Amino acid sequence: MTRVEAKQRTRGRLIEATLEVLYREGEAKLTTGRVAAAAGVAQPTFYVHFASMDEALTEAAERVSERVRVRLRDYREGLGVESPREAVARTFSSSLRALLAEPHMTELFLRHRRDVSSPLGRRFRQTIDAARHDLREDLLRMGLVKHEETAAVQAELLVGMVLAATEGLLDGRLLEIATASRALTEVAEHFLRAAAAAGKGSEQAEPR
Amino acid sequence: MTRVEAKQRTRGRLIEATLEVLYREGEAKLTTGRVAAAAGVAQPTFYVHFASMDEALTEAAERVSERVRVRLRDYREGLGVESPREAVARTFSSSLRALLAEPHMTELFLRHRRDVSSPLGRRFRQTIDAARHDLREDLLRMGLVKHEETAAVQAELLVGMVLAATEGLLDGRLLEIATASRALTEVAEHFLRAAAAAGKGSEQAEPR
DNA sequence: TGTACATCAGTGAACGCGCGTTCACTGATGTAC
DNA sequence: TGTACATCAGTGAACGCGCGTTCACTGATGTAC
Repeated sequence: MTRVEAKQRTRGRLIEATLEVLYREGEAKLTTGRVAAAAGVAQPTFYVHFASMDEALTEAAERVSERVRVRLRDYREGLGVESPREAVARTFSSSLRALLAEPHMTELFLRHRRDVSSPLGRRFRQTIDAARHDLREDLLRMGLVKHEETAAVQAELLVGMVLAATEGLLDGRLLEIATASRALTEVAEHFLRAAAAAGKGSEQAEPR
Repeated sequence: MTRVEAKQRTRGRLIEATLEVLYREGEAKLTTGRVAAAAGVAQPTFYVHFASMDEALTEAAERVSERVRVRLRDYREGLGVESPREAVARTFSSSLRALLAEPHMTELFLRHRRDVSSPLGRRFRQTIDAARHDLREDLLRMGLVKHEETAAVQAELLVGMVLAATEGLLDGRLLEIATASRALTEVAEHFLRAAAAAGKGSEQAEPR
């Protein structure tokens, strides 16, 4: 192993250790000493790789955000009107399954998503903001939702519901991914149907 | 002012100061010194009232939870099937309005709701768990949702949506409480309608 | 009502601990020839 | 390939700072008579 490879390896272990300490002990106990110990190196070694805890957290946040983003990549595609119900449901359920496959990472993401005082929270917020924004634009672009505020609300609620379902499954209050996916699908379809009806009639969505 | 009254006053100011520092500077900067300064007393005075920061936080969490609970008290009542649509929508909108009337408190509640490492988060979680549980029981008791898992999912998603709408309004992504309330109402009605349909046919909700 | 004494919320000063940060050093890896 | 030297990731030791925590003290409030 070359010198640079070894250094990168240590750096990577420090980043993973940061997430591990954060998950196991919480923000209050996140110190360079604990992180270094968890990574199996001496405490000053932390400073060989990062100028500060914030710098390490920034990179850790980047890693987590990227993994979450990848795991939710297909989530929007399923929301097209033309998709059959089962396809949409499958998209939701595979997204949930993907998030639940890395429970610690997902837990960190959910826990810090509004924590503006840490680089973690600021990055996670960006990720969610982007997802919400894209979804909102999709709804408008598909031409089904004319009213901007309605599109914003639907995007807000759909993203919120996916996160809520994730929380429920993660905490063990919900047991079946399939039932959660079905409910999510129904709401998504309801929004689109309502919007379609409104498009023909009044501006405000008035389902049925 | 009697001695006990004066003491209670100082204690109260310390609790408010705790929330204020937490909101303005974040968990990392929450120290007894900063809290005391914000309350206008010397730092050791903190220990006259609390044995530790955790004790102060426990009481602060109690205050916030109680205020949030009161502000959401009517939220469940609006969800009965017999309620006309406008009444349900009004219930949602008055809940949202109530939460937005105290943005700092609401922000703290949302930010720490999953933060198990702090007494704040543990208490907030209890509050949300209770709300979700009650809603779930209501759905089952009203006899409209037969399937336990379906009731759990609907409660999970409804609570998640109310919090999501609150976030959207708080962050300025959503501008109209009325539009958000209407969307929430539609989803709630959709769930109930779907459940009613399922009650007559198969066990699984299959709307339309 | 007045006086002597008791209580106690709030304080300044002092202390120790855990942490971040610095630095000279080590020894393994890399390089020049 | 072998040797002499350069580089640099990782370290132990030391230091200072901010914080929590303790304590003797103060002076205002309360109480007994």
